[in-house]
Amino acid sequence: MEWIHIADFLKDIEPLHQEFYDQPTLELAKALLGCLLIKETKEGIAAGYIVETEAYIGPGDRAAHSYQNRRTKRTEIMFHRSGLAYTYVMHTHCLFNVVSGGEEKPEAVLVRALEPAFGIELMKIRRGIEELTKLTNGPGKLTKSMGISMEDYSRALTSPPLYIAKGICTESISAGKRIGINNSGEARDYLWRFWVTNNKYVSKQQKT
DNA sequence: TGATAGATTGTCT
DNA sequence: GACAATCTATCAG
Repeated sequence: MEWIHIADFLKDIEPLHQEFYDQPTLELAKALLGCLLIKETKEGIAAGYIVETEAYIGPGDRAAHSYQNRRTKRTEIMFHRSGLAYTYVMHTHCLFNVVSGGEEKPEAVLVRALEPAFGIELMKIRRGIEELTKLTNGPGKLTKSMGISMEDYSRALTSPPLYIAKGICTESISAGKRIGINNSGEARDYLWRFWVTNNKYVSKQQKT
């Protein structure tokens, strides 16, 4: 049944090209809102519209893993070309980022929330819950729903099984302080978090 | 509905 | 051995 819908769904889907990822990180963070994030696995396809992102600009951003160009096994991928996937394990969860900035510029955009678009049944099974709004409204939740893991580390986002495609137009974008970073000095107050205004799938906090 | 504490695993000092 | 770009359960109101 659903495979018919899959063909129909993918008919007009084209992965975004390299040029898309070459724009400045803050621009990319906003441009990603409304885009479709798609993951193909043996179990099926899951997709969601990106509704919340955060920018991390390495060298001068104390909240970023790559602050002051700190280059380790974990942050290595941030020094590579833009358009790659940077997955990172936090406690028991996995977080998904898009590398940006280009070679030797350790910048990235964290995807914080999605609006479920396709493969919703699969997402519900993977999360073990029914409520749509709780399926992907958080960085750790969306990776579980989509089936994204450390196996996707360093994967290019320009082709299957994991890629991003042009989605819908977003009417309004809001900006605010990033979440979950504490003693980061000045960086704590940067308005580097972006979300689709009034979208109910955005992770908690904030209204306007 | 809102705030708080605990879980739990990889990475770095 | 300490800490982290989080989630969830639980308790208070």
